[in-house]
Amino acid sequence: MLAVSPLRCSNDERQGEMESCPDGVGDFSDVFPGGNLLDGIDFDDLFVGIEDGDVLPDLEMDPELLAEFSVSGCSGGEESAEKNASASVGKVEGNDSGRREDEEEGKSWASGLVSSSCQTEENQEILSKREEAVAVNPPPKVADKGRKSSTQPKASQGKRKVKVDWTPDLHRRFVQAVEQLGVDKAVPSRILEVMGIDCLTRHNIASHLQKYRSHRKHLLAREAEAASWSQRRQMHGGAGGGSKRDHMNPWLKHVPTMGFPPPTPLQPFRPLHVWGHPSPTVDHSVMHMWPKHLVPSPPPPWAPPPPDPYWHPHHQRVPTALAPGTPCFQQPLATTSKESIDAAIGDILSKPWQPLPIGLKPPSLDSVLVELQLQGISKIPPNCA
DNA sequence: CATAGAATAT
DNA sequence: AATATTCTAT
Repeated sequence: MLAVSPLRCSNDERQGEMESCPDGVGDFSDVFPGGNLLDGIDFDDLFVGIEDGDVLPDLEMDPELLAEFSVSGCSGGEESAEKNASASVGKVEGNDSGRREDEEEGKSWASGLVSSSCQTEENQEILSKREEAVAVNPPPKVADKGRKSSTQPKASQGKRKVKVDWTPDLHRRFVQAVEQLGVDKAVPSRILEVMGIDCLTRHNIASHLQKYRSHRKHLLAREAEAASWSQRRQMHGGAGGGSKRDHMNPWLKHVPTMGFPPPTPLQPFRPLHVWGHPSPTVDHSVMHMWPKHLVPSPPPPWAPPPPDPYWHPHHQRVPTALAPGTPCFQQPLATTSKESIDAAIGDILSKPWQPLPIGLKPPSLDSVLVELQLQGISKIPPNCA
């Protein structure tokens, strides 16, 4: 069975770039040690080969796409130092199986990666190479699906799906686009346009957008909740009763009387976890969000809602989790070189945000401001193409 | 037929 | 959990 030698290649691989693991990414490496390659392999993949839809198992694109990828592939231009090895790493696996194949992606990616690595030497490289590069997938081309070499059909092929890896950076661009368009106008196609990343499809955007909105909703809800909480607290000296929802004063939510800017009041759209954005008016509203890693101490006893792990859990690679002394920690920001700064910013931006606990003051407002300013000179890369 | 968005699947 | 794919309404 899993014979398919070509397929099973090895696992390892990826290491090439990720080792640096500055901040974001290196994770996988450790996972492996555990050892069971088997786990990582999805047998299903091996068999598959046939795409339900189209029949024709032959290898769909390959060299071509890859090439394309590498070339224009989005990497384009930016490269902001974000973090070199950045995140994306090669998760893209593009492997065969026209459809099933992913089933346990979670697993396979994170721990396994094995499966993905197989066979696609190139793929990985490319993908991982440029983080920005969207890691994307087959651009809609695949024109020649019908033909291709018949040599070893199953082995490589497939690559139809290849998930897009929404790296923090990509995500930032996405958010920017959304902001730029305005929430209501931000529909997938427009966003796509604005982002200018050709390697993404409308569907990719749509999917991400869906999630984004969902997240936003959550956040707002949380905020509202927090608001009512603080309010209650004010009212009856903190005797809040511990109700999760404000079922007691539903109307309260309509009258946010907290010490903070109301959650969603005026502006239709509020940038969430990404700063920047220019809208002078908005800056303040977002002021109470701080990067997790900047938040000094754990939330006060009364702080109601716990940090919302919702959004970027995936890239969440929080360095703090690293073992002490780990070499891959990126130094804060002592340097002045633009690159380092960029990197630092990127780092910050890519981290999950957490609502500022109500009475708490940010650790170093100054630093934050500085960052904000720097943001101003944001280097929004042209786009990959 | 194409798009957007929600629902569902992987 | 994160994306993709499918379904539905427009």
